[in-house]
Amino acid sequence: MVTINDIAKKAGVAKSTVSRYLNNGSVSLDTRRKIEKIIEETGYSPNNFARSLKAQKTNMIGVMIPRLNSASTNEVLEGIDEMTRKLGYQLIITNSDQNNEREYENIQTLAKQKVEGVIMFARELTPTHIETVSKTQTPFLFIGQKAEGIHSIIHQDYQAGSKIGAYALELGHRHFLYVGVPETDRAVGVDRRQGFIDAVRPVNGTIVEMIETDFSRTSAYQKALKFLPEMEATYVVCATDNIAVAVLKAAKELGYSIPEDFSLSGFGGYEATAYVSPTITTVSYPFREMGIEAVNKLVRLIGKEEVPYISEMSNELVINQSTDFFEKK
Amino acid sequence: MVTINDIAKKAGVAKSTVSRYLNNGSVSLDTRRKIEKIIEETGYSPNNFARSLKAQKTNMIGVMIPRLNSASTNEVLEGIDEMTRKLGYQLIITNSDQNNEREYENIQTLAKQKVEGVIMFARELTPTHIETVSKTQTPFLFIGQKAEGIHSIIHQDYQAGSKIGAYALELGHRHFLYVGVPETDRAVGVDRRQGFIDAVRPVNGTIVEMIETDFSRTSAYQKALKFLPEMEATYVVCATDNIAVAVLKAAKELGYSIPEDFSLSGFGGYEATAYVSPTITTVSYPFREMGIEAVNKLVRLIGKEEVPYISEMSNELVINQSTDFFEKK
DNA sequence: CTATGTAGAGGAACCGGTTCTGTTAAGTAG
DNA sequence: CTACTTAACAGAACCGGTTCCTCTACATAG
Repeated sequence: MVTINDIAKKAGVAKSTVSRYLNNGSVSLDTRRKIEKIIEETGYSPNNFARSLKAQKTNMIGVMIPRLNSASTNEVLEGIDEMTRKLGYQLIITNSDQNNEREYENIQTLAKQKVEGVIMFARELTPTHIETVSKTQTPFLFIGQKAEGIHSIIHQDYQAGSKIGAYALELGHRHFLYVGVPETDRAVGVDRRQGFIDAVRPVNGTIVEMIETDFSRTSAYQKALKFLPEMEATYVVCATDNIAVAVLKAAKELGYSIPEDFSLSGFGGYEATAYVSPTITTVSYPFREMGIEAVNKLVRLIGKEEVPYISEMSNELVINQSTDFFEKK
Repeated sequence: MVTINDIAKKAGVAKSTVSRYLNNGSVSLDTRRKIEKIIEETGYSPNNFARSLKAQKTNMIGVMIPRLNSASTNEVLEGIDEMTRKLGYQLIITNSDQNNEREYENIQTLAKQKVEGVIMFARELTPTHIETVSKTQTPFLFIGQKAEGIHSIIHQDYQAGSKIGAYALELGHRHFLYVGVPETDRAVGVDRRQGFIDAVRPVNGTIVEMIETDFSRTSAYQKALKFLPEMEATYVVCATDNIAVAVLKAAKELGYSIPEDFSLSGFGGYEATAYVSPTITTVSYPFREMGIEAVNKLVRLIGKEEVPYISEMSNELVINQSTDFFEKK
């Protein structure tokens, strides 16, 4: 491998001069040209490790994601990718497979790699998470969940829940089934649901039944095959679009028509909701923008600027074909 | 930041001793314990850059992907992720947004980062690609396309096309519409289609019409809205599952029933084909396994082992609801 | 003409590790 | 008791850069 010493020798100058050429300047036109030519010939490119070692700066940003095959995660990632490239950062992505142990591990691995900051897609946050993060000196940003003393960007999940609730009431529905996810995920499992509940409860005679599943389509599908036949609700609120898509599949296979037999909605605004039929009513989240915002915030954090602890992303109700007025039969 | 020097000083030994403690051994039990204790207290962890600088080894593998929101890419990535973790490598993922310029750039960036090897999801391969890759000394592996002199793992696209062709003939279809993608993607745009054509052509009286679109669902959807009304084919072969899903959506909106009005199939075996209705017949590709295989191959390449230039992954016809016998009306 | 400032360049120190060389003390063989 | 090994460790060199310090030559001001 060709190093700065080789260049210096061939150019007949000190390596500090080559370094100056590469960085600040203050090199005469003559030497500048000589060095330029030799670098061209040899195809030299400085060793990043040596650089980082001296500069104590790596130009890397770490991203921790819980799984690779998630539509929402990928959209946020796109935003992150776009923004980090613009700012000249390299991305190191680590995947935890939704496994807490692995997340603790990854937090440390990234810190060891001396990334300048970490964006972590948070699912459930345990005290160990917080502790592990606090131990590292690395700037950290959570996406999707908030935690005391750590910066984060979250969705307005409570408001999203409210929007669905208000909309469903408007349609005349009073009997709901909420297909939720575990409460360990506060944002999705608790806030989103609570927003819905608080929206519909004030109305006399509303009933909200609940069922819990996980984030995978297959589980939701299996459960739906069981609960749908004995369901009395006229509106099924699914905690994510994936769950909604899975429930829809089960419903069709069981012979139900949607929205005639019951209404159905999700959360997220994934592309999939537009490619099934009926298309699914949902609340659209600004994932890509969230990624961009995340990088902006992290960079300011890295620069030791004062940044508000919590940023919230708004969202928007998207009415599709899967929801309709409740009509008394 | 605490360094090996700090540890050495506190333990009253030379830093070489600490280094030996961290690596080989040959440290007395006494000093071993002293060092251990101090490392524990200080939370010291060696600087990877300094290490890599000396060792000329980075333990990093670069991955280049064309886009983040691709189901197939993500499945392969999962395999890669699983395997690299097992082998103790760090993953650097770069995204090119399907832009050739960006791909050239990324090839060089990764080489500069001194990754030990690169796995590149290839779409179209230009001479510049090949040239840029050859210039780097880094072991390279292409996924999805083959190129002279560069190692690669590909799907048996021609065979996949044949399988669909044979199956469609069996069902009695003779008039086909092939919804393809540009030929710049040799594997998908040429081989896959050619496999299909070669399979159906020997039968007298078959007609294959062709239409071209790109890989996005929206484009395929727009095009389908136009070509479906004037189509005479009884079987629509889509070059990817995404295209198939989009055509299905358009078909439904136009009031067609599938497979009654025409049959429809894709390629890939994405999850989405199982969550629309009718479920879509497809050829299932072993994406995850491909990722695992890719890492295995790359690692052997890094180790300077002899490795065959091309590895092929097999695939499997999956018959779903979107295809049925041709019945003369 | 002398004093002062400045551009350009070389040399050395440094970043935080690993590894090679050399030294010492203790153990073992003869 | 002497000669030879060897375990344990210190010290220095090195990896490939950046940066600080110093020196020289030349230009400019007074």
